[in-house]
Amino acid sequence: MSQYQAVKGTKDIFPEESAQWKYVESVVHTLASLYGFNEIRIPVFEYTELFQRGIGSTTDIVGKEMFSFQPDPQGRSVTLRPEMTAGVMRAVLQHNLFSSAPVHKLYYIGELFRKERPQAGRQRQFSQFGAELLGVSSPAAVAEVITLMMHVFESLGLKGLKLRINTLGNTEERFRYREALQAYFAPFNEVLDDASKDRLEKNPLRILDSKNPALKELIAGAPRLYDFLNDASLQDFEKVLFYLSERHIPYEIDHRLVRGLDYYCHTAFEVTSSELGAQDAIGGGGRYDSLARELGSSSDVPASGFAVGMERLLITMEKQGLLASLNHPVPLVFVVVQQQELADHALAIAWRLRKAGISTEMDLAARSMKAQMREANRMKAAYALFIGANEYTTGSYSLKNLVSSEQQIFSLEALLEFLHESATKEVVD
RNA sequence: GUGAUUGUAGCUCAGUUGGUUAGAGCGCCAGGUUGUGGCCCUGGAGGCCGGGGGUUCGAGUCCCCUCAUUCACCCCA
Repeated sequence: MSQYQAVKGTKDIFPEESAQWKYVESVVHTLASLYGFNEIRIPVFEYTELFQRGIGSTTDIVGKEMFSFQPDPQGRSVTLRPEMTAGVMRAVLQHNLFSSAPVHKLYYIGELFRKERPQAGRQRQFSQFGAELLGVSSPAAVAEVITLMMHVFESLGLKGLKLRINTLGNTEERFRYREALQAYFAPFNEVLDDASKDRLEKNPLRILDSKNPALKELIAGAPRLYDFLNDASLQDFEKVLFYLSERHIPYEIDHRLVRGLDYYCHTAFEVTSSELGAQDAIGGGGRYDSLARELGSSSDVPASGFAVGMERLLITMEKQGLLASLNHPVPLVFVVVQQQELADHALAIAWRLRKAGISTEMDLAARSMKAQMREANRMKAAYALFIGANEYTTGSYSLKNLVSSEQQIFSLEALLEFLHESATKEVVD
């Protein structure tokens, strides 16, 4: 056990695994641009007030999960970003993007930080990719972000994911519903658990998705938000569902789905994976029209977005056997030196091969031929190129195929040509 | 923040009712083959038995504390 270990809830990603990450990221980049989203990269920390205003001070994230610190004794408190949406909106408003175009479609991949107790599928540093469609209030906008998200899952080959969807209505509807809920739950105050009592005051909607089995019956009898929605809100939701059906995206309406963040309105959705254990949400999102105003914008900015947990996505892919064939790149050629007097010559050859675009490795530690061959084998190099006294004097090159064990002699030109062909063939395979 | 769980070699794990120099498999290194890998054989390196304290003639083993891990609650990706 070494003296230092990674901070609680963080983890190292070694080459085997980083190859998997790169693959998923490449799919995200490709599909996001297919849908017309462009990448935004924002700072990993922001002033703490941004998250307090944006996410909402009653949420657990702001209440107890933020990594906050003060860079200067007199300075303002800053916080490692616990989610992306607030920062993206801040960047868009700060740079007045809406003065140049009415609609902005942005996506991101990045690390987030939340001070929670780690468990399966939950870390203190984790990654999400996500997209935000800003400036459009049409149901087509939410449908588009959901479609992009589901397209990524499909493209990666994931099976059996469940999309649950609900509508939270507009601010006014939710306010009236909130009062109705408080009126409903108030007489049962003694029955409620501590967390729910707290929520009754601050955010009664969240009592609805409590997992406490003791409250199940009580919750089932609660008034439904659906009954508080006006025609416009209902039609908006119906239209979203229509788009999903038309695109063959299966969903399940869940009237108890309430997302944890204060800024959501109208459509809210969540995707779960049965492969994940207790933390089974792999992605989620919704509409958040009020966020911009919350952050000081003078006008509303209709917005839709989703976020997907990279680690949870990768765990699910692993369980479904979708990562087995992904490996880090291996060298095509391993240069083996017979005697150390030829090491410089071998280095020169390796350099020439690399300049010619042929991935090449060699032992830099002056080890025995046997050790060099073992290394080549361990690296799964396709060929071993022998640099020995014979080859050196005759100006020839012995190349051994490490799979078939066949060995043949080349001139330098022929060698380069042969390896170049092998390299392009590998890429095609 | 609460509960439970597990800490012995790089990895996966043995280690009897407390009893001499703490083991195996895999991996690593070297040799068997001083111009050729994988398979095989031989040898080798590598352990404050998570840390601290206590009980005992004696602790990897028992007790207390602590740190860390994992899982669950809460909540979320």
